[in-house]
Amino acid sequence: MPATEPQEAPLTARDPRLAPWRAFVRAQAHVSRRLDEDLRTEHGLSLQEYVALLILVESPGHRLRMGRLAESLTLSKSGATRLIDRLVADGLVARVSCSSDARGAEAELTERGIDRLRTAAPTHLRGIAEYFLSPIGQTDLEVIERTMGEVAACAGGQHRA
Amino acid sequence: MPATEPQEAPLTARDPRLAPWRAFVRAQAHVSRRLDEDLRTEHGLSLQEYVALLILVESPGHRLRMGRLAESLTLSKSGATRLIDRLVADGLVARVSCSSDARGAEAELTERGIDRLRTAAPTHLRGIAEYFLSPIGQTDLEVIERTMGEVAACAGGQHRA
DNA sequence: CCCGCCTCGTTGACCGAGCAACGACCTGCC
DNA sequence: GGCAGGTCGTTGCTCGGTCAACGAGGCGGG
Repeated sequence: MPATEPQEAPLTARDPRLAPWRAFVRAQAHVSRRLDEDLRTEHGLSLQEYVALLILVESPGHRLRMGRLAESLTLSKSGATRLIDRLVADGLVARVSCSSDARGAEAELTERGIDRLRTAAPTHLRGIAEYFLSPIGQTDLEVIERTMGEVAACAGGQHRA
Repeated sequence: MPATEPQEAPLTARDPRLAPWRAFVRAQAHVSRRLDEDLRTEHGLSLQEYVALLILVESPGHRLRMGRLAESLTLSKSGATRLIDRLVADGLVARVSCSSDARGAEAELTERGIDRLRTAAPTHLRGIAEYFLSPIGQTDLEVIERTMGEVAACAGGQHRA
C-alpha cells in the first residue's frame, strides 16, 4: 500500500509537457480543414482525393498499385478502394489490371485527372503557403521537417513490439 | 512581366517547400492512429472520447456548454452531440440543462467518468511521450510549440477574409 | 406585450473510413 | 502437378462525422 502515491505519470492532465502536442494537434486540425474546404468549394475535390491524384502524378507512368496507394495515403485498403471508386466515377482515374500480378490492380491517372489536378494545384499550394508556411520562419521549417520525419518514423514503424 | 519572380505559386507539385508539410501530415496521422489504438484496446475509449473527458475535467465544475466543447474538440455541433450521447450511454458524462440559458445544455463529468479518465491517462501520456516527445529534443519542442501555436491561430481564425 | 430574428442543441439523411470475411491469385514444398 | 498458406483487392456491416432543417428559447423594437 503506497503511503506516498507514486504519481508515476503525472495524473493531472495539465502537464506542461503536453503543450507542444496540443498546439500540434490544433494546428493540424485547422489547416487540414481549411485545405479541404478550399479544394471542395473551388474544385469539387476532397483533400484526400487531391492527394491521391498527386501521388499518382508523381508515380512512374502515372500508375500505382492499390496497396502502395493506400500506404501513401495512410488509409486502409478498403478506404483506398472506395476512394479510387469515386475518382473512377468522376473519370479522373482508370482501373487497370496489373501486368505482373493478375490479382493486383493499379490506378492510372486519366487525361482529365491530370487536368483537374493541374487546375486544383494552385489552390492547394496557396493554402499550404498561407496557413502553414507563412506563419513559420525558414529555419523553423527545417526543424519541423526533421523532427516530423523522426516522429513519423518512430510512430509509423513497428506495431507494438 | 515581373523581373523579380514574386515566388508565385510554383505549379510543379514536387516543390521542395512542401517537404515540411508532408512530414507534418504523416507524423500526425501515425501518432494519432497509435494513440487511438492504444486507448481503444486498453480502455475502450476513442481518442476523441478521451479528449472530451480531458476537456471536461479541466473545466470549472467539470461541466461545459456543448458549443464550447465542440469548439475545443474541433468538431461540429452535431458531432459533439453524438459524442456526448455515447459518453452518456456509458455513464461517463451526464447531460444537465444550463441554469443561465434554458436552451443550452451542459455536459458534466460523472464520478465514473473521472475514474475512467484517471485510469486511461497513463496510457495516453505514455503514448505521447513515446511517439511524439521522445523523438524530439527539448529545444525543438519549444520551436514546435511556438510555431504550431502560430499556425493554429493563422488557420483557425478568420474564415476566408 | 408580442413579434421578428438570432442562437443553442438535436435530429435525419448521407458520406467516408475501418474491420472482418471473401474470392482470386501467387508461391513453395511434396 | 497439386495443394497449403499467404497476399491482393473488393465487399458487407458498422461507426463516427458533417450538413441542412428543425424546435425551443433568448433578445430587442414597436
